[in-house]
Amino acid sequence: MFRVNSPATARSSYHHGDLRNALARAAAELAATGGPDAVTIRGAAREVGVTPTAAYRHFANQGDLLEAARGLAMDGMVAAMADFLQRVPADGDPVARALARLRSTGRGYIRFALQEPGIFRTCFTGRLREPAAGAGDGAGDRAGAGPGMGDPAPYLLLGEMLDELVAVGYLAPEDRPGAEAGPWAAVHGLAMLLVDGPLKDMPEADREAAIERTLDMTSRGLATGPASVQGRSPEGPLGSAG
Amino acid sequence: MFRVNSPATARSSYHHGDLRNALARAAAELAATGGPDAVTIRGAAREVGVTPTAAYRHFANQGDLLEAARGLAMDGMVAAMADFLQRVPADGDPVARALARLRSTGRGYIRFALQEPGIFRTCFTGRLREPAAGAGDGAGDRAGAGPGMGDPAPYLLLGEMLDELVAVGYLAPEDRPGAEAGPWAAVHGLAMLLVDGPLKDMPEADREAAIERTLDMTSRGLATGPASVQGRSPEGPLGSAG
DNA sequence: CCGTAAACTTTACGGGTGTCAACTTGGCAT
DNA sequence: ATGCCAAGTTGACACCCGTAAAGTTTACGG
Repeated sequence: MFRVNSPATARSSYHHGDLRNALARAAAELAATGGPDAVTIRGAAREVGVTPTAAYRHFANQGDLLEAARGLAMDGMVAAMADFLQRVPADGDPVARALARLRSTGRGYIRFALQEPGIFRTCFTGRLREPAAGAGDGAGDRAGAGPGMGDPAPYLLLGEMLDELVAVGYLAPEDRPGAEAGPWAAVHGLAMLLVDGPLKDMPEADREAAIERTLDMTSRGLATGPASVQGRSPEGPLGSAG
Repeated sequence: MFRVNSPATARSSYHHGDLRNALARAAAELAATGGPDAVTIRGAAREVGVTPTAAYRHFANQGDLLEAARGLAMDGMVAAMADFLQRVPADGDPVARALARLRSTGRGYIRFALQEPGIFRTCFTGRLREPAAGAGDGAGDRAGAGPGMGDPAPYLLLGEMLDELVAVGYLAPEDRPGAEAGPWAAVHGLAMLLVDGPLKDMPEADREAAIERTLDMTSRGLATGPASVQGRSPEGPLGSAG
């Protein structure tokens, strides 16, 4: 993953023809390897096999390149999460199913963070320099920087899950607004602690337990509707599939 | 806070007398301003008013200096949290009190993160280089790097709160082991999202709501004991004091 | 066929970093 | 008083970065 097939390096003609995308992909690869700090103009140009200054035909500055990399990173993350989500079986009690989908979304989030820590950090750790001050100046065309950057897409996915929980009566409608914060925080925090933080070297068994435990807490803590009978079994672990 | 009184700069004699600590404090200040990436040998030396190479009399390498800064950062964080925790009134229902203390711990955590983002990130975002390979070589004495680094102290504080929740019957004893993960993740995640992530520019009102919401979820999600009657009011907001 | 303009290169400036080797300073014990 | 040695210094090497100015290549439209 994030080893783009078109090698990004090597080029036949003097005019590359697709330098912007090539650089953006290279930047994403750098991010995958070394996190956002590894995304540099020189580095990306080096990987593509082009001169550093060539990048300035397509990006206003390093921050602009980083933004492009972040876009690709975000795309990759939502793809991975969506793929993971699709494995939840569609049968059984609607409440259980909605809960399972919520949990699976969270699992996908954390799982992606562990598999692609650099990408994950690039997505969510944003000390972004200001965007070149005079944007739209002529240099640095910023068309198609990748969808879903303004509102991080995982957030939207979470929103859908919560809507489902309202639909099946697990979450009271009046509790729906602003309900994203808690689950997102829990899942994001665990991912951070495991990827970059004090829990980095946690043994795998403990790690899986911590994940399930956190998801348990989230499901239970969310319950406010009539369908949220206490003691409802937290549904099968789905085998931490994927 | 983290503006150490002894200015760290300026020095009378050729021999500084306390260079190690001075450098460590300077490093912590750099971390407060610019996060862990801002902790550099040259930077710290510059602030103390000393030559970069002088630092090598006291630190094996940059990673070693960072570790020292992290120690101080952690100390500052636990101090702030402890101070914040002390404001919880000691009266009323034991369960409510234990819950209030748990929430206040979480609030302190997030509040500190927002007030000292650089320090916070330095505490918990650890891409630490390996510690100089040949440790204990003679150069770089590492005595008194500050307590509570191995096991991050906020984690221990959280543990105490959970113990209290068991004591008052809100949390079942058999659920106590491993119960730290969820609450820590939730609080840590929200802090990260607010400090460094997509929620950075959230208006204050929404931010406070998100915090309370997340703490609600945590308390509710934790409840497994007989004393955890549903619908127990989440106790007064404590005025988000401090 | 050819000129224009976009895409890319060369060259270079100015700044940052970690870290090593060798020298100097000066406090402190003899 | 003196000399040792730890604690500082100077100076330098080797790398990294962003990016600006000016020159070269090449695609493409007239």
